[in-house]
Amino acid sequence: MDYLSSLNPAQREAVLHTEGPSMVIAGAGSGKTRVLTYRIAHLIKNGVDPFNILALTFTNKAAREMKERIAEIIGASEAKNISMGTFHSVFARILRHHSDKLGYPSNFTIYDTQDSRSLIKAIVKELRLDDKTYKPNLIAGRISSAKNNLISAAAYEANTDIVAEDRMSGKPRLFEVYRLYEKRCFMAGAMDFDDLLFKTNVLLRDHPDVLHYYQHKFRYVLVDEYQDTNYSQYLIVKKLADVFQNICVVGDDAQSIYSFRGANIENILNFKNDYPEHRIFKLEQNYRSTKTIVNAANSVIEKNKNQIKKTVWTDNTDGKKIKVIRSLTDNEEGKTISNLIYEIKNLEQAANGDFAILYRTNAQSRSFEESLRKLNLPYKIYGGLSFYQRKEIKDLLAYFRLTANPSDEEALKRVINYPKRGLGKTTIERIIVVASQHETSMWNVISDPSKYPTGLNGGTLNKLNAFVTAINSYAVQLEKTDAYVLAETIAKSSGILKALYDDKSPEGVSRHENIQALLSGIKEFTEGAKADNETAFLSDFMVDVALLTDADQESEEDKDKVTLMTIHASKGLEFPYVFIVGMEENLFPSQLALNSRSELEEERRLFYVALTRAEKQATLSYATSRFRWGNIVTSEPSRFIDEIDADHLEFQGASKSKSPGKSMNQLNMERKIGSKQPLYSNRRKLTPVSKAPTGGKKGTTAQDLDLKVGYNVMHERFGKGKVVGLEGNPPTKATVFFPKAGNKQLLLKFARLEILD
DNA sequence: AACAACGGGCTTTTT
DNA sequence: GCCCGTTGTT
Repeated sequence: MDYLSSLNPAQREAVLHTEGPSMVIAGAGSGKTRVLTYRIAHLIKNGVDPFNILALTFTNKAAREMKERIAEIIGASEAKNISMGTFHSVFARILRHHSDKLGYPSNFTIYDTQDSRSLIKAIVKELRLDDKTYKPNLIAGRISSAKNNLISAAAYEANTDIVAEDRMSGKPRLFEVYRLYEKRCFMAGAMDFDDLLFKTNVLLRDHPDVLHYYQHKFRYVLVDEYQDTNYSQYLIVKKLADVFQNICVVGDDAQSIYSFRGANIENILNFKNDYPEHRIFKLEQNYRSTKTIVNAANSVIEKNKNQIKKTVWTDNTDGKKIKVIRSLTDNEEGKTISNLIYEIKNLEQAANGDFAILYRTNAQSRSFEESLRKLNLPYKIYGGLSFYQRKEIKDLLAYFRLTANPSDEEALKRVINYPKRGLGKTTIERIIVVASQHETSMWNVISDPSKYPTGLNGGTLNKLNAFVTAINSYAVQLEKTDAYVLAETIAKSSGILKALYDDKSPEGVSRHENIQALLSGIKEFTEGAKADNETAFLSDFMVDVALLTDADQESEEDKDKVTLMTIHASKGLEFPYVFIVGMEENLFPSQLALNSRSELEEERRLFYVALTRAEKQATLSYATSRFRWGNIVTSEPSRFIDEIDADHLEFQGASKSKSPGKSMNQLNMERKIGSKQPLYSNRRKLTPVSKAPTGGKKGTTAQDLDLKVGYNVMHERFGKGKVVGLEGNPPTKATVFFPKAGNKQLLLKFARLEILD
């Protein structure tokens, strides 16, 4: 029982108390993941069948990491049988299983945010509403929060308060948009993200046999990040755990930072009312940070009224004081912080990966990118467009979706004229009108033009027919051809690959490469199944592709780089040196959060999260003026700086008193502002899958390398390998043997190989 | 139907 | 300042 001895008393209790409801309040850095994994391992070691365990996490990454750690303790074959994943992925699978009960096809499409928004936009247009009043984003938010509170379109319409509220805000017909949106999704055989939870609730509510089955299947329910669950998730968990009441929720109310998307902090605050028989375990010892950081964070969070009392403490050393750095401009802030990183790196022999720059908004990354680049410090940026949201990827996926589910209207609209095949706006609008007149799908209209006369001319009908025939030809292969072969067929025969190949602009090259990357991802997936003597079909790949995110493909190459990310994205991570930048009023706390106490408290929790990411040293930084929306805006230091007990702080940077030095600086500043800054507007478009340009590492990209057979090289995904063959002169293609992945053919232009010897 | 010019908008983000 | 979507032009 060696895993128990590595736990402190509070952790051990939380692991050992397996029966009945329990809540683990886990302070930042207190070993929460460790408790969760050991708890699950402990259950299984004590005879609980992994099939009877349900463990729900906030992200795919968290689920994967936990699964790996459990596998290390109890073995992979057992760990495999635990139902573990995000709410969305676990219940999407369950829904596919019972989709017929809800009138959905089992291969229903999952609409992502873009799909929902585009559908809402179309509906607003169709109802002839003004899209300045009925802003798709706003409507989507309204519908989403309705669904998260289990309010269907019918219930929405019948709710006089809600309808009155919409009328007051000048949107009396919002309920119609919701009604039509619900109907269209259903007709398209599509569920949006919120539906995955909403329909699970419906399934469990209306089908007692199903409820009974899962209540008995999931005898043990564990929920991570409970403070970030919404009502819909809360209710699913409550229903499932109702019979055995072996529910364990883990969270930290102080780290609840997602209320803007429906997370309900009350869920954790009310746990004790829901389960009177509960036990509470508080993990209060922090193993991550210095005393300075822990105490500073405590002094901040205690300003919040709404919280569960706890005392986070640590045995670690005092550590350095928290530096507060003042700069005159955002550019200067970038330089100062980058220089500081450079300095610490040399002084402490730290690795690039030991540093993180955290900010409130993605737009702040620019000045840091620029200055890090000048110092040749490699960095990686999280955020921005994820791989699966890129246009070219979504286009190809839309073909896959349409192949699996021709009712999927968003997919159809996306690719009916991409690549260009002469089916323009007029044609598409005509099809939409006819489809809506006959209460049928666009697909039905174009597959059976004799039944649904569109009045389109013969040439157009021929083109439509060719399109329908192509999709049908893919569809018949769905269950015959493996995922990779079919995917490649579609990519080629749809013309997507060629269209991108013909586009020789840097963006086009990058898109082509992204498509190749998606295809090799599918290849990996297919071969993974082959290794288990199974055939993977495209629909298997599509099952949760909509639920995948970028964090799933962290590459080897990215490990030793300075990290730039929003504070939100940093939740759950830790770094020796953390720089929290843009500590200014109206930026952090955000201007939009100043209206209510609860919003301000959420900002404060966000600051708490940021501070507690740091292990050795935290640094705060603010600028007295910065570019915002094209203007120079002057700013005040954030109130959060004042909320830290002063004895933990150490001020640095341009002094506040007037001095000749300052005016010099201001002159410099004005010159900087006046001169044209290098523009990185193309950066996101240009950079392929790996997110940011490599910094100054002497390793160059493979295309200008003098590669020879026999060289040892490093690949960002496959790791170390040896060159066994080269093609072209100078070489354009290499065959490389990777111990981890076998022989791979790589295009040097894209592969970003690094020579090791 | 393709491309340039214009204007509005704009936290955070996973699923 | 920059992105995105819409409008206007040929």
